[in-house]
Amino acid sequence: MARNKRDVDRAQKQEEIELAATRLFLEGGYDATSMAAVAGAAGVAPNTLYWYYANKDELLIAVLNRLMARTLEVRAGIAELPLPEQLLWLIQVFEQAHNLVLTVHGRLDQSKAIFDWHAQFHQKLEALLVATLVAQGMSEEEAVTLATAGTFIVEGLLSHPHTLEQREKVIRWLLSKGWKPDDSYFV
Amino acid sequence: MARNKRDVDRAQKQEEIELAATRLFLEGGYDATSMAAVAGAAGVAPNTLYWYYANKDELLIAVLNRLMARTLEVRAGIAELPLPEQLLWLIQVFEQAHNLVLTVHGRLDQSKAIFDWHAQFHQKLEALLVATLVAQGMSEEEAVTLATAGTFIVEGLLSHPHTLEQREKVIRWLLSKGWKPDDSYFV
DNA sequence: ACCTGAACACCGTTCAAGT
DNA sequence: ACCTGAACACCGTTCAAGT
Repeated sequence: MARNKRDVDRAQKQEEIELAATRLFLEGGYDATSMAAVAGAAGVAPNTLYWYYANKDELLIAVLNRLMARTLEVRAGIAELPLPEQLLWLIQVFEQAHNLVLTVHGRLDQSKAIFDWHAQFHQKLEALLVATLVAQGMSEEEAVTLATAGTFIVEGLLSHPHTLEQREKVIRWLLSKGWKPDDSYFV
Repeated sequence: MARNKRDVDRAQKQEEIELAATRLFLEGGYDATSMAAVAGAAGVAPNTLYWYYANKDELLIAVLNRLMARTLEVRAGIAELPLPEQLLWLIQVFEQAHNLVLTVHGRLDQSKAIFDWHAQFHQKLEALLVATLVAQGMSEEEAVTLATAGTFIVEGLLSHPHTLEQREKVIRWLLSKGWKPDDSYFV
Protein backbone atom coordinates (compact mmCIF):
# COMPACT_ATOMS: atom_id res chain seq x y z
CA MET A 1 0.00 0.00 0.00
CA ALA A 2 2.96 2.30 -0.57
CA ARG A 3 1.99 5.75 -1.78
CA ASN A 4 3.75 7.04 -4.87
CA LYS A 5 4.66 10.62 -5.65
CA ARG A 6 1.29 11.26 -7.26
CA ASP A 7 -0.71 10.17 -4.21
CA VAL A 8 1.40 12.30 -1.94
CA ASP A 9 0.84 15.33 -4.12
CA ARG A 10 -2.89 14.70 -4.15
CA ALA A 11 -2.97 14.32 -0.38
CA GLN A 12 -0.98 17.51 0.05
CA LYS A 13 -3.33 19.47 -2.16
CA GLN A 14 -6.32 18.10 -0.32
CA GLU A 15 -4.74 19.05 2.97
CA GLU A 16 -4.26 22.63 1.80
CA ILE A 17 -7.86 22.83 0.66
CA GLU A 18 -9.25 21.26 3.81
CA LEU A 19 -7.19 23.46 6.12
CA ALA A 20 -8.46 26.54 4.31
CA ALA A 21 -12.02 25.24 4.40
CA THR A 22 -11.78 24.39 8.11
CA ARG A 23 -10.62 27.88 8.97
CA LEU A 24 -13.26 29.61 6.86
CA PHE A 25 -16.12 27.31 7.94
CA LEU A 26 -15.27 27.79 11.61
CA GLU A 27 -14.81 31.56 11.30
CA GLY A 28 -17.61 32.54 8.97
CA GLY A 29 -19.94 29.55 8.94
CA TYR A 30 -20.68 26.99 6.25
CA ASP A 31 -23.44 28.83 4.39
CA ALA A 32 -21.63 32.15 4.44
CA THR A 33 -18.43 30.58 3.06
CA SER A 34 -18.61 30.18 -0.71
CA MET A 35 -16.74 27.53 -2.63
CA ALA A 36 -15.00 30.45 -4.38
CA ALA A 37 -13.77 31.73 -1.01
CA VAL A 38 -12.34 28.32 -0.09
CA ALA A 39 -10.71 28.03 -3.50
CA GLY A 40 -9.24 31.50 -3.19
CA ALA A 41 -7.78 30.74 0.23
CA ALA A 42 -6.31 27.50 -1.13
CA GLY A 43 -4.92 29.21 -4.23
CA VAL A 44 -6.92 27.36 -6.88
CA ALA A 45 -9.78 28.15 -9.23
CA PRO A 46 -13.28 27.59 -7.79
CA ASN A 47 -14.11 24.67 -10.04
CA THR A 48 -10.86 22.91 -9.15
CA LEU A 49 -12.49 21.94 -5.85
CA TYR A 50 -14.81 19.69 -7.80
CA TRP A 51 -11.89 17.58 -8.91
CA TYR A 52 -11.32 16.62 -5.27
CA TYR A 53 -14.84 16.77 -3.82
CA ALA A 54 -18.13 15.88 -5.46
CA ASN A 55 -19.85 18.89 -3.90
CA LYS A 56 -19.82 21.30 -0.98
CA ASP A 57 -21.29 18.77 1.44
CA GLU A 58 -18.47 16.31 0.69
CA LEU A 59 -15.95 19.04 1.43
CA LEU A 60 -17.73 19.66 4.74
CA ILE A 61 -17.52 15.95 5.54
CA ALA A 62 -13.77 15.96 4.86
CA VAL A 63 -13.43 18.92 7.24
CA LEU A 64 -15.51 17.17 9.90
CA ASN A 65 -13.45 13.97 9.64
CA ARG A 66 -10.28 15.99 10.03
CA LEU A 67 -11.62 17.73 13.16
CA MET A 68 -12.82 14.42 14.57
CA ALA A 69 -9.46 12.72 14.05
CA ARG A 70 -7.65 15.53 15.81
CA THR A 71 -10.16 15.45 18.69
CA LEU A 72 -9.78 11.69 19.16
CA GLU A 73 -6.01 12.12 19.38
CA VAL A 74 -6.31 14.71 22.14
CA ARG A 75 -8.93 12.71 23.98
CA ALA A 76 -6.63 9.66 24.08
CA GLY A 77 -4.33 11.74 26.25
CA ILE A 78 -6.99 12.62 28.82
CA ALA A 79 -8.79 9.28 29.03
CA GLU A 80 -7.55 8.82 32.59
CA LEU A 81 -9.08 12.04 33.93
CA PRO A 82 -12.24 11.86 36.08
CA LEU A 83 -15.58 11.90 34.29
CA PRO A 84 -16.66 15.51 34.94
CA GLU A 85 -13.37 16.80 33.59
CA GLN A 86 -13.80 14.71 30.47
CA LEU A 87 -17.39 15.89 29.97
CA LEU A 88 -16.55 19.56 30.42
CA TRP A 89 -13.63 19.10 28.01
CA LEU A 90 -16.05 17.59 25.49
CA ILE A 91 -18.43 20.54 25.79
CA GLN A 92 -15.58 22.95 25.17
CA VAL A 93 -14.46 20.98 22.08
CA PHE A 94 -17.96 21.02 20.62
CA GLU A 95 -18.28 24.67 21.49
CA GLN A 96 -15.30 25.57 19.32
CA ALA A 97 -17.11 23.99 16.38
CA HIS A 98 -20.67 24.77 17.45
CA ASN A 99 -21.15 26.45 14.10
CA LEU A 100 -20.63 23.18 12.32
CA VAL A 101 -22.71 21.14 14.74
CA LEU A 102 -25.71 23.34 13.95
CA THR A 103 -24.92 23.21 10.23
CA VAL A 104 -24.82 19.41 10.24
CA HIS A 105 -28.20 19.24 11.99
CA GLY A 106 -29.65 21.78 9.61
CA ARG A 107 -28.56 19.77 6.55
CA LEU A 108 -29.74 16.38 7.83
CA ASP A 109 -32.86 16.46 5.69
CA GLN A 110 -31.15 17.88 2.62
CA SER A 111 -28.06 15.74 2.20
CA LYS A 112 -27.96 11.97 2.54
CA ALA A 113 -24.17 12.12 2.83
CA ILE A 114 -24.45 14.45 5.83
CA PHE A 115 -27.22 12.30 7.29
CA ASP A 116 -25.03 9.19 7.06
CA TRP A 117 -21.99 10.96 8.46
CA HIS A 118 -24.05 12.25 11.39
CA ALA A 119 -25.38 8.75 12.14
CA GLN A 120 -21.95 7.14 12.25
CA PHE A 121 -20.57 10.05 14.27
CA HIS A 122 -23.14 9.58 17.01
CA GLN A 123 -22.64 5.82 16.89
CA LYS A 124 -18.93 6.29 17.59
CA LEU A 125 -19.51 8.98 20.21
CA GLU A 126 -22.06 6.88 22.07
CA ALA A 127 -19.75 3.84 22.01
CA LEU A 128 -16.97 5.95 23.47
CA LEU A 129 -19.17 7.46 26.18
CA VAL A 130 -20.73 4.13 27.13
CA ALA A 131 -17.32 2.45 27.35
CA THR A 132 -16.09 5.25 29.60
CA LEU A 133 -19.14 5.04 31.88
CA VAL A 134 -19.03 1.24 32.08
CA ALA A 135 -15.32 1.43 32.94
CA GLN A 136 -16.37 3.59 35.91
CA GLY A 137 -18.65 0.83 37.14
CA MET A 138 -21.98 1.81 35.63
CA SER A 139 -24.30 -0.83 34.17
CA GLU A 140 -24.49 -1.05 30.37
CA GLU A 141 -28.19 -0.16 30.31
CA GLU A 142 -27.78 2.84 32.58
CA ALA A 143 -24.74 3.97 30.59
CA VAL A 144 -26.62 3.97 27.28
CA THR A 145 -29.40 6.18 28.61
CA LEU A 146 -26.99 8.54 30.32
CA ALA A 147 -24.85 8.77 27.16
CA THR A 148 -27.90 9.67 25.07
CA ALA A 149 -29.20 12.23 27.53
CA GLY A 150 -25.71 13.64 28.02
CA THR A 151 -25.15 14.05 24.30
CA PHE A 152 -28.48 15.87 23.89
CA ILE A 153 -27.73 18.16 26.81
CA VAL A 154 -24.26 19.01 25.51
CA GLU A 155 -25.72 19.77 22.09
CA GLY A 156 -28.52 21.76 23.69
CA LEU A 157 -26.01 23.93 25.52
CA LEU A 158 -24.34 24.69 22.18
CA SER A 159 -27.39 26.29 20.61
CA HIS A 160 -28.70 28.13 23.64
CA PRO A 161 -26.92 31.06 25.26
CA HIS A 162 -26.30 30.30 28.92
CA THR A 163 -24.14 31.35 31.83
CA LEU A 164 -21.36 29.16 33.16
CA GLU A 165 -23.50 28.81 36.30
CA GLN A 166 -26.37 27.35 34.27
CA ARG A 167 -23.97 25.02 32.51
CA GLU A 168 -22.55 23.73 35.77
CA LYS A 169 -26.01 23.28 37.24
CA VAL A 170 -27.38 21.21 34.37
CA ILE A 171 -24.19 19.12 34.08
CA ARG A 172 -24.21 18.50 37.81
CA TRP A 173 -27.87 17.53 37.58
CA LEU A 174 -27.09 15.13 34.72
CA LEU A 175 -24.26 13.40 36.54
CA SER A 176 -26.07 13.23 39.86
CA LYS A 177 -28.41 10.67 38.34
CA GLY A 178 -26.35 7.50 38.48
CA TRP A 179 -23.00 8.83 39.50
CA LYS A 180 -21.64 11.23 42.14
CA PRO A 181 -19.06 13.74 40.88
CA ASP A 182 -16.72 15.51 43.24
CA ASP A 183 -18.56 18.75 43.95
CA SER A 184 -15.30 20.54 44.60
CA TYR A 185 -14.55 20.38 40.89
CA PHE A 186 -17.10 23.07 40.17
CA VAL A 187 -15.93 25.56 42.79
CA MET B 1 -57.91 50.47 17.69
CA ALA B 2 -60.59 49.62 15.13
CA ARG B 3 -59.18 48.24 11.89
CA ASN B 4 -60.32 49.83 8.69
CA LYS B 5 -60.83 48.17 5.33
CA ARG B 6 -57.20 48.71 4.31
CA ASP B 7 -55.81 46.96 7.40
CA VAL B 8 -58.11 44.03 6.88
CA ASP B 9 -56.98 43.67 3.31
CA ARG B 10 -53.35 43.80 4.31
CA ALA B 11 -53.87 41.20 7.02
CA GLN B 12 -55.68 38.94 4.58
CA LYS B 13 -52.87 39.15 2.07
CA GLN B 14 -50.31 38.42 4.74
CA GLU B 15 -52.34 35.44 5.89
CA GLU B 16 -52.37 34.04 2.34
CA ILE B 17 -48.62 34.49 2.04
CA GLU B 18 -47.87 33.02 5.46
CA LEU B 19 -50.12 30.03 4.96
CA ALA B 20 -48.35 29.28 1.67
CA ALA B 21 -44.95 29.79 3.27
CA THR B 22 -45.84 27.58 6.24
CA ARG B 23 -46.87 24.73 3.97
CA LEU B 24 -43.80 24.99 1.74
CA PHE B 25 -41.33 25.46 4.62
CA LEU B 26 -42.73 22.45 6.48
CA GLU B 27 -42.86 20.26 3.37
CA GLY B 28 -39.65 21.16 1.59
CA GLY B 29 -37.56 22.96 4.20
CA TYR B 30 -36.61 26.62 4.51
CA ASP B 31 -33.45 26.61 2.37
CA ALA B 32 -35.00 24.54 -0.38
CA THR B 33 -38.04 26.84 -0.60
CA SER B 34 -37.30 29.92 -2.67
CA MET B 35 -39.03 33.24 -2.20
CA ALA B 36 -40.23 32.79 -5.78
CA ALA B 37 -41.90 29.50 -4.80
CA VAL B 38 -43.69 31.14 -1.87
CA ALA B 39 -44.78 34.02 -4.08
CA GLY B 40 -46.02 31.62 -6.74
CA ALA B 41 -48.07 29.65 -4.20
CA ALA B 42 -49.53 32.90 -2.88
CA GLY B 43 -50.30 34.22 -6.36
CA VAL B 44 -48.04 37.27 -6.33
CA ALA B 45 -44.78 38.33 -7.98
CA PRO B 46 -41.61 37.36 -6.09
CA ASN B 47 -40.63 40.89 -5.18
CA THR B 48 -44.11 41.62 -3.81
CA LEU B 49 -43.10 39.63 -0.72
CA TYR B 50 -40.65 42.40 0.11
CA TRP B 51 -43.51 44.84 0.51
CA TYR B 52 -44.73 42.77 3.48
CA TYR B 53 -41.47 41.32 4.85
CA ALA B 54 -38.03 42.88 4.99
CA ASN B 55 -36.36 39.61 4.00
CA LYS B 56 -36.71 35.83 4.03
CA ASP B 57 -35.82 35.56 7.73
CA GLU B 58 -38.66 37.93 8.65
CA LEU B 59 -41.06 35.78 6.66
CA LEU B 60 -39.78 32.75 8.59
CA ILE B 61 -40.40 34.59 11.85
CA ALA B 62 -43.96 35.39 10.81
CA VAL B 63 -44.48 31.69 10.05
CA LEU B 64 -42.98 30.67 13.41
CA ASN B 65 -45.20 33.11 15.31
CA ARG B 66 -48.25 31.73 13.54
CA LEU B 67 -47.31 28.15 14.44
CA MET B 68 -46.58 29.16 18.02
CA ALA B 69 -49.93 30.94 18.43
CA ARG B 70 -51.80 27.91 17.14
CA THR B 71 -49.80 25.61 19.44
CA LEU B 72 -50.54 27.74 22.51
CA GLU B 73 -54.26 27.58 21.71
CA VAL B 74 -54.22 23.78 21.57
CA ARG B 75 -52.08 23.52 24.68
CA ALA B 76 -54.59 25.62 26.66
CA GLY B 77 -57.05 22.79 26.11
CA ILE B 78 -54.78 20.08 27.50
CA ALA B 79 -53.29 21.98 30.46
CA GLU B 80 -55.13 19.68 32.86
CA LEU B 81 -53.60 16.46 31.55
CA PRO B 82 -50.86 14.71 33.57
CA LEU B 83 -47.28 15.78 32.93
CA PRO B 84 -46.04 12.84 30.81
CA GLU B 85 -48.97 13.27 28.44
CA GLN B 86 -48.18 16.97 28.10
CA LEU B 87 -44.51 16.28 27.48
CA LEU B 88 -45.12 13.63 24.84
CA TRP B 89 -47.63 15.94 23.19
CA LEU B 90 -44.94 18.65 23.11
CA ILE B 91 -42.44 16.31 21.47
CA GLN B 92 -44.96 15.43 18.81
CA VAL B 93 -45.72 19.10 18.15
CA PHE B 94 -42.04 19.92 17.73
CA GLU B 95 -41.58 16.84 15.59
CA GLN B 96 -44.11 18.11 13.04
CA ALA B 97 -41.96 21.21 12.65
CA HIS B 98 -38.56 19.64 13.34
CA ASN B 99 -37.43 21.02 9.99
CA LEU B 100 -37.90 24.55 11.24
CA VAL B 101 -36.39 23.90 14.67
CA LEU B 102 -33.15 22.84 12.98
CA THR B 103 -33.34 25.78 10.58
CA VAL B 104 -33.71 28.27 13.42
CA HIS B 105 -30.68 26.81 15.21
CA GLY B 106 -28.67 26.84 12.00
CA ARG B 107 -29.41 30.53 11.40
CA LEU B 108 -28.72 31.71 14.95
CA ASP B 109 -25.28 33.04 14.02
CA GLN B 110 -26.36 34.56 10.73
CA SER B 111 -29.49 36.49 11.58
CA LYS B 112 -29.93 38.70 14.62
CA ALA B 113 -33.69 38.65 14.07
CA ILE B 114 -33.73 34.86 14.28
CA PHE B 115 -31.40 34.95 17.29
CA ASP B 116 -33.73 37.33 19.13
CA TRP B 117 -36.83 35.34 18.20
CA HIS B 118 -35.19 32.15 19.43
CA ALA B 119 -34.24 33.78 22.74
CA GLN B 120 -37.76 34.99 23.49
CA PHE B 121 -39.22 31.68 22.34
CA HIS B 122 -37.18 29.74 24.88
CA GLN B 123 -37.94 32.33 27.55
CA LYS B 124 -41.66 31.77 27.04
CA LEU B 125 -41.32 27.99 26.78
CA GLU B 126 -39.28 27.79 29.96
CA ALA B 127 -41.76 30.00 31.84
CA LEU B 128 -44.59 27.73 30.74
CA LEU B 129 -42.75 24.53 31.69
CA VAL B 130 -41.62 25.88 35.05
CA ALA B 131 -45.14 27.08 35.90
CA THR B 132 -46.50 23.65 35.02
CA LEU B 133 -43.89 21.85 37.15
CA VAL B 134 -44.32 24.20 40.10
CA ALA B 135 -48.09 23.70 39.92
CA GLN B 136 -47.40 19.99 40.34
CA GLY B 137 -45.55 20.70 43.59
CA MET B 138 -41.95 20.94 42.42
CA SER B 139 -39.64 23.60 43.86
CA GLU B 140 -38.84 26.58 41.62
CA GLU B 141 -35.11 25.76 41.51
CA GLU B 142 -35.66 22.12 40.65
CA ALA B 143 -38.25 23.09 38.05
CA VAL B 144 -35.87 25.44 36.21
CA THR B 145 -33.17 22.80 35.86
CA LEU B 146 -35.64 20.12 34.80
CA ALA B 147 -37.22 22.52 32.27
CA THR B 148 -33.82 23.27 30.73
CA ALA B 149 -32.73 19.64 30.59
CA GLY B 150 -36.15 18.60 29.29
CA THR B 151 -36.06 21.18 26.50
CA PHE B 152 -32.60 20.04 25.41
CA ILE B 153 -33.63 16.39 25.43
CA VAL B 154 -36.76 17.08 23.41
CA GLU B 155 -34.72 19.05 20.87
CA GLY B 156 -32.06 16.32 20.84
CA LEU B 157 -34.67 13.72 19.99
CA LEU B 158 -35.73 15.86 17.02
CA SER B 159 -32.36 15.77 15.30
CA HIS B 160 -31.42 12.19 16.06
CA PRO B 161 -33.21 9.19 14.61
CA HIS B 162 -34.48 6.98 17.42
CA THR B 163 -36.99 4.26 18.14
CA LEU B 164 -40.11 4.91 20.19
CA GLU B 165 -38.55 2.64 22.81
CA GLN B 166 -35.50 4.92 23.07
CA ARG B 167 -37.75 7.94 23.32
CA GLU B 168 -39.78 6.42 26.13
CA LYS B 169 -36.64 5.37 27.97
CA VAL B 170 -34.99 8.79 27.92
CA ILE B 171 -38.24 10.60 28.80
CA ARG B 172 -38.88 8.18 31.63
CA TRP B 173 -35.30 8.73 32.82
CA LEU B 174 -35.77 12.52 32.66
CA LEU B 175 -38.99 12.49 34.66
CA SER B 176 -37.75 9.99 37.21
CA LYS B 177 -35.42 12.66 38.55
CA GLY B 178 -37.74 14.76 40.69
CA TRP B 179 -41.10 13.37 39.79
CA LYS B 180 -42.66 9.92 39.42
CA PRO B 181 -44.79 9.44 36.31
CA ASP B 182 -47.37 6.71 36.07
CA ASP B 183 -45.44 3.90 34.44
CA SER B 184 -48.60 2.46 32.97
CA TYR B 185 -48.73 5.42 30.59
CA PHE B 186 -45.88 4.00 28.56
CA VAL B 187 -47.27 0.48 28.23
C1' DA C 1 -4.35 13.32 -13.87
C1' DC C 2 -5.11 17.81 -12.85
C1' DC C 3 -6.63 22.54 -13.63
C1' DT C 4 -9.21 26.42 -15.63
C1' DG C 5 -12.30 30.08 -18.21
C1' DA C 6 -16.62 30.42 -19.41
C1' DA C 7 -21.10 29.43 -18.88
C1' DC C 8 -25.70 27.77 -16.62
C1' DA C 9 -29.54 27.85 -13.72
C1' DC C 10 -30.82 29.68 -9.65
C1' DC C 11 -30.96 32.59 -5.58
C1' DG C 12 -32.32 36.73 -2.40
C1' DT C 13 -32.92 41.33 -3.02
C1' DT C 14 -33.34 46.18 -5.15
C1' DC C 15 -35.16 49.76 -7.97
C1' DA C 16 -37.64 52.43 -11.02
C1' DA C 17 -42.01 52.50 -12.85
C1' DG C 18 -46.80 51.66 -12.84
C1' DT C 19 -51.80 51.88 -10.58
C1' DA D 1 -50.44 51.95 -0.61
C1' DC D 2 -49.54 48.18 -3.21
C1' DC D 3 -47.59 45.56 -7.04
C1' DT D 4 -44.45 44.29 -10.85
C1' DG D 5 -40.74 43.61 -14.75
C1' DA D 6 -36.28 43.99 -15.11
C1' DA D 7 -32.00 43.93 -13.30
C1' DC D 8 -27.97 42.99 -9.88
C1' DA D 9 -24.64 40.47 -7.46
C1' DC D 10 -23.89 36.09 -6.04
C1' DC D 11 -24.19 31.13 -5.60
C1' DG D 12 -23.04 25.92 -6.47
C1' DT D 13 -22.02 23.32 -10.20
C1' DT D 14 -20.93 21.73 -15.16
C1' DC D 15 -18.43 21.37 -19.36
C1' DA D 16 -15.30 21.73 -22.92
C1' DA D 17 -10.71 22.79 -23.44
C1' DG D 18 -6.07 22.97 -22.04
C1' DT D 19 -1.49 20.76 -19.98
